[in-house]
Amino acid sequence: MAESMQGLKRTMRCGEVSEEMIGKSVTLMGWVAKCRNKGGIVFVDLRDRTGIIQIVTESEGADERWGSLKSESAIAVVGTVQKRGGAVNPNLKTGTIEVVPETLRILSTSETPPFLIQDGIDTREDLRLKYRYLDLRRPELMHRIMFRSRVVQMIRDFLSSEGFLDIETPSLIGSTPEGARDYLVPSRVHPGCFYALPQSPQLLKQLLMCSGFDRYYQIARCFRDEDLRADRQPEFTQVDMELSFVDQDDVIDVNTRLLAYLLEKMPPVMRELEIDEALAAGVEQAGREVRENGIPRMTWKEAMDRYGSDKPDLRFGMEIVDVSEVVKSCGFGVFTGAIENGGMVRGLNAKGQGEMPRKRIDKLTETAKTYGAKGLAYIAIHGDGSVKSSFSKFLTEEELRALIDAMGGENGDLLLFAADSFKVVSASLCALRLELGEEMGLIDHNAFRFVWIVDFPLLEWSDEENRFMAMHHPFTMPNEEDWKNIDTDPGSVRAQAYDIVLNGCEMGGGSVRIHMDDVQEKMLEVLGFTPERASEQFGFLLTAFKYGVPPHAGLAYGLDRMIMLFAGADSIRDVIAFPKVKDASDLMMSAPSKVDEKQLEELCLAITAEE
RNA sequence: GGCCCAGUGGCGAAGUUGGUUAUCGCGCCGCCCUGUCACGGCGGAGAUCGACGGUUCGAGUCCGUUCUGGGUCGCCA
Repeated sequence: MAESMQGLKRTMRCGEVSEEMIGKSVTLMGWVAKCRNKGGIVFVDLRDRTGIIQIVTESEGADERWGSLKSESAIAVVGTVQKRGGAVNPNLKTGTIEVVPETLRILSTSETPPFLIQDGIDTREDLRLKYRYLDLRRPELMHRIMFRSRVVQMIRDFLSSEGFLDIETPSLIGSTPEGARDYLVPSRVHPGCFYALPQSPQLLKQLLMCSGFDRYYQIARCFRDEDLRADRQPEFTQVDMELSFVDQDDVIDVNTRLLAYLLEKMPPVMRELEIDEALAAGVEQAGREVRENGIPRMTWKEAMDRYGSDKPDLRFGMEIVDVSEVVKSCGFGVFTGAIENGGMVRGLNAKGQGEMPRKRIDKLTETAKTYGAKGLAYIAIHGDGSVKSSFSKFLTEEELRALIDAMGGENGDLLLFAADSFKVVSASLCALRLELGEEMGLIDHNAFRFVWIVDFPLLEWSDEENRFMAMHHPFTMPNEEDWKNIDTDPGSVRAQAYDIVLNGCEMGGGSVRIHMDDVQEKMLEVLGFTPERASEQFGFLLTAFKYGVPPHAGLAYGLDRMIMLFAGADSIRDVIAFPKVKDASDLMMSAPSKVDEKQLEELCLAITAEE
């Protein structure tokens, strides 16, 4: 039977009760985490977001209901803080004290929850998502959401102190088919017309620069109607910023200082919220490093060559080695064929893996095939120097030796080779490197290795569209030296675009924007926009740019990913209060859902196909 | 859209070459217990083994289809 609070005022939270309050009266409210009824004495663990405090009732005349409280009921307690009579609990912040209650109010009883509300449970994720509000009661998850809140506050504090203005941009905007699929919202007042939800506030923040706000930021919700991943949700949050009268170095500088600030402020909060101590120490260490040495920069080309990825994981070595020169005239057709077709041969040296069983190598081959490789060539160098290889019979003794030398191969090493186009070789070796790095225990999971990736290509060829596409977006400023080649060799032109990468994860990215109308015009032409289509889609921006546009540049972080990485979570679902599942539905609200015929009529919509 | 993994009382798991009452831990219910905090003791309830179909004398186990969730490739300017 539920009771009202009857005027009771909570005096503090459970975890805030301390030894200084011994002898004082407190009013606490929270949830029954556990009830230990010993017969003549009853212990109740009362939980709220700050932690647990023990309530003890031992006197004969105490409220009988203490002995039979249902777990997860919400209760209010008025009582006196006392030093524990019995053993203290060193695992509890409040382990030396307890509360002797005078008054109990059962504010709301709880049915038995569908799973235990405690850390470390291994309950199926779909069940936890259906009852997300209960899952969020688990300290581990609750602390991650609280951590997120605290980090957002730090970001606001820093950016505000640097003169950034927090400006909101609309969620109902016009659709721009370029890029990801838009979520569309039908307009009632304009039958047949649709708003789109923003994929990012990109164009709007550029207009804010035109207005003269100078430094803008926003914690912005963004929407993309694409398939989900562990690090991708259909709606996600960006820390979005834009600055005027700056160049790439200015953006990198202020963001390096932002990261240094976060790395310094986060560890105490992580400890307060009981996020893994080793991670907190790792963040502390990374903070010292960033403050002393900044964040290294690597060009896109270098990252692709050394790690096969534009988001390299620098927590371990095992770099890719190009052996195309060494094998270009050997007898192995797979190698020479790839090179003749404009491709390359590159390899990895898995140190000490020379005795890897064939079955494991086959599994690595499967991994490579997922990324388009047709196979995987290997040389296993046994401890005694003997060699087992999938292709040695095509090579002379000298050629084999030269190849092993080029790879730095020693006794006990396993050399793996991919021969294909740059794209396929890079993707497969990158995947193999990560798989091996994990398996061989080369990755320090408490390390935080940042890197700025710069000099991205401006354009990327799309076979599907049969034209060049903007790698970042159509407003990205080209590298000034390269721009002269835009007609002769568009693929070689670099962009003033940059990503901030942490531990192999793209945490954010941005670019200097084009503020010169002739460059913008040319850019749109190269991308295949007719002047009509350009003006239809971005006309408002191009017009705005006629009225004195400041040189500007910006960056956006994926906030969910950032929090995931620092909180040591495996998925951004673990740092989002109400995430969606793989098919973009919400298991708790059962969204998306069908709507009334009447609603459709009002919007002049008809459903022509179902399922 | 493709590939891979998982689904057994409320929760988590075990279940051998197919064999008869499906096992264990947690939770839940009842009784007992004055210092517990992974409380303890005794007793109890609770399962059409994700669903459908097939093979078989017999299916949790084998086969097919399907549903649900996860990972990943494509996709994500």
